[in-house]
Amino acid sequence: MTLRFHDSATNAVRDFVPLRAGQASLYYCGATVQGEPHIGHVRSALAFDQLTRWLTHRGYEVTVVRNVTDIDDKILLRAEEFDEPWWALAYRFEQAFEDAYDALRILKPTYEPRATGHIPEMHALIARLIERGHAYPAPDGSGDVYFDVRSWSEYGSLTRQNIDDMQAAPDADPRGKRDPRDFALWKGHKPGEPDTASWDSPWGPGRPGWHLECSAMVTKYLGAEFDIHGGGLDLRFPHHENELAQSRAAGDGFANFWMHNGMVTYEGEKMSKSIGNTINPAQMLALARPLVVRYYLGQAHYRSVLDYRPTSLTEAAAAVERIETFLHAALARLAREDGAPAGVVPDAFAAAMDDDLNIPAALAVLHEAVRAGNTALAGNDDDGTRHSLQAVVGMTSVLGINPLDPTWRAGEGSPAEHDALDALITAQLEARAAARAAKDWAASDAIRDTLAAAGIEIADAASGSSWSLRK
RNA sequence: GGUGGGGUGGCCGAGAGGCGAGGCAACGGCCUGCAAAGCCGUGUACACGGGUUCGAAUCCCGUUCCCACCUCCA
Repeated sequence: MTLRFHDSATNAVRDFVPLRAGQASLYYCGATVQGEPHIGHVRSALAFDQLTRWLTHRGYEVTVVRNVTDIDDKILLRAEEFDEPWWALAYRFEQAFEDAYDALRILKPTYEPRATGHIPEMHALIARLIERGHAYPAPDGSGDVYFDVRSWSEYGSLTRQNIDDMQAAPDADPRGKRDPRDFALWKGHKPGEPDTASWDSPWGPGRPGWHLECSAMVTKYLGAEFDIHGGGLDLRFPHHENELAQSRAAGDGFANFWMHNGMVTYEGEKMSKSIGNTINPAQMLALARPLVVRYYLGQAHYRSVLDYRPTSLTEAAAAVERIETFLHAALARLAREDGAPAGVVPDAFAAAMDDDLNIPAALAVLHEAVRAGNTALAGNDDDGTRHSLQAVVGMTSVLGINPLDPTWRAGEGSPAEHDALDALITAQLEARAAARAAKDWAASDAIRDTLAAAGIEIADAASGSSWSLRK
């Protein structure tokens, strides 16, 4: 099957044909760094991380750009609340986002540009829009520059909406706008706003409006036309619609595909601070290992709503442990003949991934491989075990959830420590094996209990006993 | 009012005309000295009412409920 993705702009699943053979360019919206990351931000980044990994697996040279919007109304507002310079606040939260992404091993983008570093590019874009008759400086002397929605007949095409059918914003402030839907490209500096949040421009001092930074940065790094633009479903309108309008109106081809990930809900309801049903990455990471959190957030189809409930992480942990148990057992059995197991990606898994990243279907293939592997292990079928092992390693690696990957073992101590522990425990296991051979169950169970008290679990199999640290 | 997405077994979650995806939980069995792990088996799942069809969870019509966006939002 060919690689296909759902394109929000056409609301259809289309074959992915890159603009440049063998290369894929992806831009996805990162954070407006005005507060702590919440779980939805992380899910979004994870979805595009999975996309990146699959494109890479498929042989594409992928260039990924994710923006950091570090200047906007809310950042200034919150900086006042915290009595902190806005740039310090923005940077503080930017780091918090990085920490959350890193914890889940979301691959670093190729580049992560900040809005404040691209003011000249934004000015150039505004100038092009004014020149083409799609933007105008407000006549009220505010220093604002607006995009002229009515001048662009395609406006609304991304979300297939008609301007006249849209609900008028109740608090619309039409000051200087030709149409209430016109949005600010440039916001004139207002008295009371910090001087550090003001840049000179041909239209007077001020700061960029939301939306503009993405168009300016994506064009700079990926070109006037690029393959995929991603982001959360809630960004489709107005953010992406406005991005599309300003870029197309300026003459750029812009995105070939628009991909939007679904929201995360809490027991069926949108998470909101007023209801108090929020959970942030840090809280999740306190409840489960990073690998489990990644598995959980990445197990649903990226376009589906992901519903979190208190039992979710426990269930995900059970699934992950099932995979780990097989991996450890298979490795123990085959250790002598193989080095690091090579990964192989089964066709059924690839077909599921090719079909708009159908990860639930892909995970079904993964779990079937685990079951087949366990059966092979039980039947002392080394060829079958090896085959399943390679498949499980291959699939989990592509998904970024391979428990054997060194990245997930950061907290497990050094190899030297592991070897020391292994030697001690192996001695214990040998003593226990001797006790069991002598049918001295009391001695045998005492050893098991002592190890369990130390957080070491042992598993008996026909081929011998193995140990693992309790997760 | 407009634009979209949905209601699948105890829970999560794919599928989209014809063999009950997969995971979690439960129950029974096998294995095991016991336990854990594992394996096998067990569920008359598709919001409701009509219709089309040899056959519908999947298509059509109607009803109903939920969610998202249209204001800052991943």
